[in-house]
Amino acid sequence: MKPNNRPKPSAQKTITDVAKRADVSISTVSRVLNHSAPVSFELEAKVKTAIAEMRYRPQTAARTLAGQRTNTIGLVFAEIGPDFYPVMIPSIEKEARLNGYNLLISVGNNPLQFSDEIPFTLGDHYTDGLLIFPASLPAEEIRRQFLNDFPMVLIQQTPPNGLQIPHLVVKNKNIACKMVDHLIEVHGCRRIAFLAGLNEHEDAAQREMGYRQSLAAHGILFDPELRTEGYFLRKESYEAVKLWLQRGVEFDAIFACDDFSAIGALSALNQAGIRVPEDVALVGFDDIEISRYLPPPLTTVAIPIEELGRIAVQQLLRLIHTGQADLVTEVETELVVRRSCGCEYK
Amino acid sequence: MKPNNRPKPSAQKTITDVAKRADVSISTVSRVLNHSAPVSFELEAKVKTAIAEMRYRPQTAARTLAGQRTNTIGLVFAEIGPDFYPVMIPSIEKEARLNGYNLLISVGNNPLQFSDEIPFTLGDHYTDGLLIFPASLPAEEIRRQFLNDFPMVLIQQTPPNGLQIPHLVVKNKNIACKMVDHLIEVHGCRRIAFLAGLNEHEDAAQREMGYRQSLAAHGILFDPELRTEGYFLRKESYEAVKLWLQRGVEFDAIFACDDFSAIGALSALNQAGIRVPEDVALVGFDDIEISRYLPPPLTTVAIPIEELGRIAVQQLLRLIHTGQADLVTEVETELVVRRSCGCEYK
DNA sequence: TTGAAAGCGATACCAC
DNA sequence: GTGGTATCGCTTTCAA
Repeated sequence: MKPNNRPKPSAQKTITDVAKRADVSISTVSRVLNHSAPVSFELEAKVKTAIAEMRYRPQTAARTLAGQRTNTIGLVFAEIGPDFYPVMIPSIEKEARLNGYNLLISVGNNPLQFSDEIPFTLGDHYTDGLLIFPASLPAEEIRRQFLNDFPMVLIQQTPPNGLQIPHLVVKNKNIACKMVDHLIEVHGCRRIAFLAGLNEHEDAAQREMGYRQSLAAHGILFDPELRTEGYFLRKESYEAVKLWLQRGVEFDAIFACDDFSAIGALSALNQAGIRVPEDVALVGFDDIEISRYLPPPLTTVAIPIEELGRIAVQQLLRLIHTGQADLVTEVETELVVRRSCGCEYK
Repeated sequence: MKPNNRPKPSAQKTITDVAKRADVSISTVSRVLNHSAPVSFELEAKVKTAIAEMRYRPQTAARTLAGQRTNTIGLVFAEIGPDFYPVMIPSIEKEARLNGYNLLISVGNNPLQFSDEIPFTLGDHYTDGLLIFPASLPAEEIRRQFLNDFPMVLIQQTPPNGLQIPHLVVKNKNIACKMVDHLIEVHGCRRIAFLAGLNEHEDAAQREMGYRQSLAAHGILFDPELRTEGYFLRKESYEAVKLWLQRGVEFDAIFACDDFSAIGALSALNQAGIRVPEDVALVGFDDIEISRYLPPPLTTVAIPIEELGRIAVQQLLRLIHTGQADLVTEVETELVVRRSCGCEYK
């Protein structure tokens, strides 16, 4: 069965239709739509009735073109990345909506090829401003948007080439250091393996710095053999840990750059009959929802994800409306000690 | 530090600017942009140079208004839902891009209140068509779009009120039945608890039907005590299982309506010292990436997620271009037997 | 308080 | 092949 849904262009109701039906001018309709000027009670009622009866909805493209604004902000994220996006995105949407803005989301780094040669990235012209996630847009594109004076806020990354783009970063280094301190001081770990994250993510690099710093502070030499890439992925992390095990690499703890990597590691450990935390301590980063339900509950670092989203939106809207925003906002993180490091937990 | 990023409206380059710079008419520029008509090699080169030099990008709103199409399809999803979205969305984006379409994503069910009373849902007018996920849009809104002849494809749900809207569904019932069969026949389970999913999801209901059907086929009476809501959430599932345990409810297996619920259940079980699968068998549904790395690897049902996304896009584009699409597409599912049910696995 | 009319930036049809 | 121009639906002056 093949239903015919072909859109009939003529079927679309326009502001003119509403005006006709309400027997007023389109200006008046526009006014009640936008509250942009006072309208007599009587006419307003007529217009609203007409709108309701016709199920009229204003056409965004026309509003965008005529007005300056789209009342929409865009969000560009990458396929691979910290998996708290499912939590963060709704929080961003909520804050945007609270301010009368709509949210457009796009998987970046995959510019639609417009007309063969002209990269046609979403965001531009479609939105009043962009929230940009790590590894989602090439530096060149960010630069282009910046030169175009397009409002942007970068999340969990610093601007390329020192451009003056407002950005939010999470406190990674010190807390990572603190977590490794905990492993060393409380649990007596000495050979702590490190599952690094995706290179493009600054977060990953900073977490590694914290790791090395703690090692150094405790007089432990960094052993390259104990470092490998997990790429923020379960599978890679799983394989990496398996490889360590096969090669007989010895370690008494694993610091995974994010919780998902930790889960991959956990699986590999489990499969090899190595108990967590009895034989090997395991810690992650991000505190995604699932982490507390893992067997064992994962020791990790909590990021105030929803707050991060809220602040990002607020900064972006400030930027859009006033042209000003804080160049850098640092968001606090918190060590969440559960059972996977060897501590007691509930 | 407060950088000044205020957008200067005048800064935006338009097609007229390009035309001037290339010393041609805007018609010509439009032609090379869209390949809509032959342009001499010479002029084309000039235009392309101008575009590149000015970093010009066509303004979507204007194109949308002037042409009929937006070359964009929209995706509306809900906050809570099967957690393979992170996998599915990129696959949808890929297929869309392959066909020269952009993808807009929006968290639905949260209509922006436009002008106090007029719900202003994204999608409309912004896109050429919509992919709609379960529980993302109220039936009324779907109906409205349908009456408006707006192309839509529903994913994992049937249309409200029997409207003739093309939709994709996953084969749930038989496979769920088969999984319970497996539990009963292979592992000798008799008291199989059921963690139900979100009410709004048809998938959840069908999985439950399969569960009951298998029970009935094996002469096992359905015990209401063994059924509770997991809502597709870890926490709820975790609490639900804990409650069962506290109340001394006896069961030898748990069928969780999706993998995330299974993880919550696993955690509760683990915490109570109950081993999976030795003491209680556990199975899920969806086969999200993490499931194979769980301790123990989860027995579940695989959905061809990327294929689902691809097909959805193809159907929607067909609908947009020809006005025709298959009313219903059924996607195959597959039982993935791993270790959590009691089987050997790798 | 209301209506008329001038754009917004692009497409596409019409002549040349 | 190329350039003019009506047009898309709406917002926003500007007069009345």
